[in-house]
Amino acid sequence: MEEKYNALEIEKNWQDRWSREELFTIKENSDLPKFYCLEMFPYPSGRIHMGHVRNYVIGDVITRYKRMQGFNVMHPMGWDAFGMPAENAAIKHGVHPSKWTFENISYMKEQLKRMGLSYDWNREVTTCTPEYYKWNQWFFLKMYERGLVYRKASSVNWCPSCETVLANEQVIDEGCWRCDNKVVQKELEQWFFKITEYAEELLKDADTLSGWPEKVVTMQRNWIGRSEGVEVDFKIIDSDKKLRIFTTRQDTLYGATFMSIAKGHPLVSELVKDEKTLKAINALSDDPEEKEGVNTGFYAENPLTGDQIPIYAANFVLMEYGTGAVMAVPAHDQRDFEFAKKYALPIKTVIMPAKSVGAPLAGALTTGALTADTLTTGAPAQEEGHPQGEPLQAFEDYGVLVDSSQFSNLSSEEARAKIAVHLENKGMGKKVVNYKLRDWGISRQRYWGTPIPMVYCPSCGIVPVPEDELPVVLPQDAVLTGTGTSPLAEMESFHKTRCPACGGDAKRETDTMDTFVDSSWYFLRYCSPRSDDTPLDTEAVDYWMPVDQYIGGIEHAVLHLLYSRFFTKVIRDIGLVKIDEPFVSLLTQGMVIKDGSKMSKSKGNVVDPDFLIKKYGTDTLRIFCMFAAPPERDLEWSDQGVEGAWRFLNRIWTFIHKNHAVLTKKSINELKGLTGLTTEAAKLLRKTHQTIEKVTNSIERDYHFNTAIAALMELINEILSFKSSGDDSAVLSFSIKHVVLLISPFAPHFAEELWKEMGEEKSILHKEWPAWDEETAKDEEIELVVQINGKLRAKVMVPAGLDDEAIKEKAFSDLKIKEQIEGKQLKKVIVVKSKLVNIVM
RNA sequence: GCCGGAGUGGCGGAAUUGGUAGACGCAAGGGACUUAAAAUCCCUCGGUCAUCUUGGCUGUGCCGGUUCGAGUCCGGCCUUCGGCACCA
Repeated sequence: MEEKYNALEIEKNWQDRWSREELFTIKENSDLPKFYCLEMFPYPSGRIHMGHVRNYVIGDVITRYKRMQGFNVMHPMGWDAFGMPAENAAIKHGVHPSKWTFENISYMKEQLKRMGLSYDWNREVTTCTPEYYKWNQWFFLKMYERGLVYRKASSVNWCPSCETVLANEQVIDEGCWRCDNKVVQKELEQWFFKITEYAEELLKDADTLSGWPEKVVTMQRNWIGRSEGVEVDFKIIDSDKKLRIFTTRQDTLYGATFMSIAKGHPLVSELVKDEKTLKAINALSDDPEEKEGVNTGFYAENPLTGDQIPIYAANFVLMEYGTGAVMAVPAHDQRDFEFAKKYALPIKTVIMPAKSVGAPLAGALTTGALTADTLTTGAPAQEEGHPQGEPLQAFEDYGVLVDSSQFSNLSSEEARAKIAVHLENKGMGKKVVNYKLRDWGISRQRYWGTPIPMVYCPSCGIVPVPEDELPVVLPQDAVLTGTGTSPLAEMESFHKTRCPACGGDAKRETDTMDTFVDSSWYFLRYCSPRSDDTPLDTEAVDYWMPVDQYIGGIEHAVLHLLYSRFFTKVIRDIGLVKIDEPFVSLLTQGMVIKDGSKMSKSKGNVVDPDFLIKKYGTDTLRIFCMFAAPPERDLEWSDQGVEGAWRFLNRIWTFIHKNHAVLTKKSINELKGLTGLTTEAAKLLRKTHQTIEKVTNSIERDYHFNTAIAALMELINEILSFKSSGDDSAVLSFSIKHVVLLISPFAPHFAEELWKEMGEEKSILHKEWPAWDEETAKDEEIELVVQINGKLRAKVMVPAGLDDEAIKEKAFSDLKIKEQIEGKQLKKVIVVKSKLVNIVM
């Protein structure tokens, strides 16, 4: 009864049956421990690509494995459905973003179903529906109440191509995260989320993310960018004003020889009245390579030395960080050094490398920074071509203070602490903590997003939309032309409204929210996706959260993952969840590569999953994706590799069909112990138990599915070469059934079909994950490696479990070893239990 | 520049705590079956030398070290991929 493996038919049948029997529908009321497995939800761009396939198959394998392990597993899917491409499609093809989006969703949903992914579709969430985005608006209002939302005019990142604002996190290499076009700065008034309020906690709790890749945690820490220092006030000569600066290197305060302030600093316009100077300051270039400055003509007084030092407007000082002004210490800061060289400003050394202190020549350097020689040796010396004391670059390391009054001879570390205290005591400064993290600008001048629930009233000012008037519905009758301002701004029917406070004529906010707001809490919504009087049913959220395993691309290392952490903490403070962090474990899967670069439409190297599913079935595709590389690494696409996965499944298929009679004869679920078996059968049974162990450990340890599948291949190879020598049908049956069981998370339809054909009635989904028997898995004999001086010299088969003396004896009695050690003096013999003997001579 | 990964056959990749380097798969070569092809099955497969079987040497980016023993640990480089980048 030769029967061909007809993947397409089998897969269709099982998908129908799973859906009919609602096998993936899950409830909170279970005695089983919960497991929440989540893959980053897709943007409905049109079709599923190979990157999606990889991401979702990883999640599905974990889900199916955990389910068999006895967990109540939540595995939901949804759509990150607001965003630019829908608007672009609307402009290009005249189709409404809504229509385009929902058509894509229904097509992609069918694709996902064809892949046999075990989602609970009852929990599907679509962010562009009022039932969802209503709660974006609700959270916005709650955050507004808590002072976590504010409006301000500032210089913002503007993508000229997308015609919208971008958050700092959305600017990659000075380009737009979506379209790659160069981002420009634009002065604009917009809404901000005060993520900086949570900077400290986001940083502190990063330490608890032990299930995340260290790389991602580091990226988040760096992005938050905490630094401790002091703010110091410098008196401005001939003025009642002060110049406040921020520094982390207060130990270099005695070496400050000038001041630098940002060209946009308010003091510039307050102090400088001279037209020519002002013009020159405004003309300073933005090129980060070339340091430029203009002398303002004003002087500041160093609070510790009393020195009067010039104030320069400089192009390298950022208005957005610290106070927008810095003290310049050219001897110990490379930028200041270059600036000082350019404008012939004094360079005063106040820090020496620790090891050179006390060296007789130290005094030679008091008027300059370090020479080439001191940088490497710590002590100055004369070298051809370099006059002594000519500084080449700033010495930026910590060291020991010189020429710093009572702080001289202190280490930089001590001086930082003492000078900070000294400044505070004298009322000249205070300790502060600064962050690189900026508040999250969420206004977008786009149509296809969540309307911001705010109203502008001529008499009351900015008024929030009352909660009971939510949602502010995005109108469906917008006209998208692709030119001018946001469509909502041009729709009077939308923005003309009454003031919720005074009832007078008022105007709605016409900007929409950044779509990253939508994805910052969707994982919480899955827990109670249909609740309509609250965003989150607390009981359900308490049961499911946190997400136990999150899987997605590394590109969200700071963006989405940081925002989600922030939202979780805010929602906790609102009182709806109890957890501090949303994702216990994070798996960042690698890219899918073909011909040396990432699979993408623009590269023209895409392989269509649909095509492969039609040709081989989804199980082959799933096996290939899991086998070709461990999940966190890039996956090199190989058409022949897919062919190999197909052959692997067919070998199992054919074997079971050829031996059908034997395999259905006995229903064996547990078989252990080797007594009474033929040598061949014992070997196969042992291998089977070893394979259960290996596959389980590969998954448990780090989701290295490639080695799990490799172990299954080894077992099937052994089964295929098995020579029966008696009635071995029980062992054979046990063995092949376990191949099917162990492969079921990877190739679920294939496993279901064979499971049924081997006489099992219940779905393999109900079968628990098999356990191995330690005793049976133990090798009877081991291959003892015999080394002489660490070099492999012989291999001897010996019974397992021998003691050191017996092992030594076996090693020494090998003929080849005897020959080589004859007449030589032994130094020592090292025995590694049940592995090797090393004879040292 | 700073921070963090990664370098293993022709290729994708294996190798729990230092203990047989190259599992498993792909490609390649040879053979069987076939009128032929596909499919399938069997054999070979890091390099090199040899008395081409059961052997010797060599080999995990490079140089050095620790150790009886290093892909794995330490020091110094090289290459490469990410992230941040005037952050004071």
